Amino acid sequence: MKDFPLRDLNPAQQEAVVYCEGPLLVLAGAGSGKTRVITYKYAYLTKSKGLLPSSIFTVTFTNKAADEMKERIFKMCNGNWKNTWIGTFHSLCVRILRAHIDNIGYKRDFIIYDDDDQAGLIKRILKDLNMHEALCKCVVTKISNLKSNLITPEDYISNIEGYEFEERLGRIYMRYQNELKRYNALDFDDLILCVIKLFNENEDLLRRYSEQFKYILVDEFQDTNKSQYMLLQLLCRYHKNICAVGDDDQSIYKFRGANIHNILNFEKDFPDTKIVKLEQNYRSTKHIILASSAMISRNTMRKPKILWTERDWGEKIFYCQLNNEEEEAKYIAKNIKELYLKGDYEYKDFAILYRLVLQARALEEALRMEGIPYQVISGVSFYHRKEIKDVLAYMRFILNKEDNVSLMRIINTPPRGIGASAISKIESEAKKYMISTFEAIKRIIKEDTVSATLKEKLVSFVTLIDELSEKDYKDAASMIKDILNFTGYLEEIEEDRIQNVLEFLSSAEKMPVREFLDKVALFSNVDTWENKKNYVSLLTLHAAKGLEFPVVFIAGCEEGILPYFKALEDPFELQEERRLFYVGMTRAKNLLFITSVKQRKLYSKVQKQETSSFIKDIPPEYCICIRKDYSTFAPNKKEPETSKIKPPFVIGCKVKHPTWGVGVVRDCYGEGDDLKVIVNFPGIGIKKLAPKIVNLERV
DNA sequence: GCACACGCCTTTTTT
DNA sequence: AGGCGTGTGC
Ligand SMILES: Nc1ncnc2c1ncn2[C@@H]1O[C@H](COP(=O)(O)OP(=O)(O)OP(=O)(O)O)[C@@H](O)[C@H]1O
Repeated sequence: MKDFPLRDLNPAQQEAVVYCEGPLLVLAGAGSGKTRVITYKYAYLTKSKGLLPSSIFTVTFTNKAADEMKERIFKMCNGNWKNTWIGTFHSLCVRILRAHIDNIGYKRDFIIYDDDDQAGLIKRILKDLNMHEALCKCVVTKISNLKSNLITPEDYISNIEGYEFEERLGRIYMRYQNELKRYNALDFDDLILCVIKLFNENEDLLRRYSEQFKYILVDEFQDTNKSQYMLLQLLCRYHKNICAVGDDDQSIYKFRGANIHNILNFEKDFPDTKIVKLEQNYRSTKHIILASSAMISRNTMRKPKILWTERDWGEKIFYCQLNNEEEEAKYIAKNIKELYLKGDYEYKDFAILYRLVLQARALEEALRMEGIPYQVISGVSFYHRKEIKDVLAYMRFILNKEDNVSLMRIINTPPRGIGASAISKIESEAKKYMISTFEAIKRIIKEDTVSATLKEKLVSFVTLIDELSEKDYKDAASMIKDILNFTGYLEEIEEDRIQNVLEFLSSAEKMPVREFLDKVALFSNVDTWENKKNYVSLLTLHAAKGLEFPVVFIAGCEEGILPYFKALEDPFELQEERRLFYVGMTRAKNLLFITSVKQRKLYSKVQKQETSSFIKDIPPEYCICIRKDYSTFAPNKKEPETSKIKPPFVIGCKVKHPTWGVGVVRDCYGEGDDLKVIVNFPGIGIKKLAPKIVNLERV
């Protein structure tokens, strides 16, 4: 224990790290160092308790968080271990299933269906049952909720009371599971459920893994669902060495099945749980902590918490109401620019948070106008783009001819004249003979039951697939290359999509095909976050969980947006919206800006907006109202763009100063004698200079 | 009859 | 940005 850096932790954290005699729950507010406890505990277990890295099962919320944790731990322990078990529930489960899923009747090369694929399959089933495809979304959520609550189709069907919709849902659910199995595919929920099933049906395997995993660590425990909790309980059947950390005030994924009772009932399910509370916040200023704590305390059904800090008061929270979303975006962009030019912050220190993905548009536009580099982290993630999913569907179908969802995606992509009527012919053939869709195509060709032109098209499709299937690909990239060459896909799509596909291709280099597919399936938005690059981050409040930024903007704090209008009636959902706002506020280290607008264009209507009721719950002494009016800036031209007329000093160019030497120009403004240039001199800092007074040489 | 291109509509949050 | 429905052209 001698070289273990316990001094980086406060006494409560130390207690949580060294306590290893049974279940431990760290229940604490935002920024109190919960994640740090997990990281240090891992290091402590290996260094001081002699546990192998492979014997600590560590669950994080995102892959990104897992990577960062690994990096920290490796640094602390001077290790670079191969065999660690640090990851999300889903990726850890995939790893177990790849080794043993044959025990429960799947093949080990199963594929993972993401929500698109899931929706694709549900749509097909709905169509087949003559039901409206618009029900798809609703059905997908319902089924996912049933699954994350460990309710099988059989359970569900035997418990329904005969309402028509329930009865149909039961049939769809049953059918859905059967089809998945036939395709050798698992959806996200199955990944967890199958491990539970595996352990329940194979006591010896459970025993083996419980012996291997001597300790279980869980971060962001408040957002686990019932099945994930069940899995943890199974892994703890033979020992109670589990440490879960979380904050009930930050539970924001109920819509995805997260169950806040997991954290509230932990003590009951694990008798003799030790509870550690962390009360010192290391992240934020006093103003931010007091304001957010007061705001969240308006929720009922929560465990009260104390949070304090040694940091000073800092600035008050800035609140500003603008006229519309464009002005809001402009206000945010201007503030970022101003703070950046003052030199205290880099672009990567800023985050703009919002409730709805569609809010990002106006923000992006304003940042572009100001020439501020940014990255959008929420929204359609890279691997979900149509052009990427199309190529992925080829890859998966080549590996697995049972995968009807992927087949449906590629059968006429790029367009090859196999349209809706041809497809329905194929489908009915498949149904009639109980064969896979691809078999059905082959049968149609053999039996010669369609027109010559269609037959020809089908033959060339089958040939294409057969050719692609023959090769032994050395990595995912070479497979993608073949797909692109053989199908001519790139010729059919626009330039920016081509760029995406090429980027996709290069990300596949030297990756084994199946490993690549797994990685892609489990990839999330936040995983694309480049926290080392100097970009302003734009992300949803959900995606911001667990992150921190020196300067945070929360945009669109209006009734109907935050809280979202669909949550207004249900008090539980309303409380979740408040937690979402709490998560947003507590991401800020130094400065917090909150904005709302008077009217907003939403869903192609202009609406009058009221300020969010949550803002009224921030005590006025912690907050100042900024009055800004951007409406005088005509939207058509001038004013902010004077920066265009500034000959010699362009942002990014290098200049030489008589005393400070060479520096990089960060910005300049003003004209003629008033011209000011902002320069960053390495090692010296940022200076505002007037070329009229001091001689600045371009180099 | 069938496929495809264009334009209109809608968008909570996501592993 | 993507899905869906409609009109056009083969
Ligand atoms: N004992 C400590 N001394 C100094 N800094 C600390 C200490 N503990 C945590 N920190 C810092 O405080 C910040 C918040 O820590 P961490 O992310 O672990 O908190 P958390 O409780 O997981 O937060 P949240 O629940 O809001 O995601 C981090 O920047 C971390 O480095």
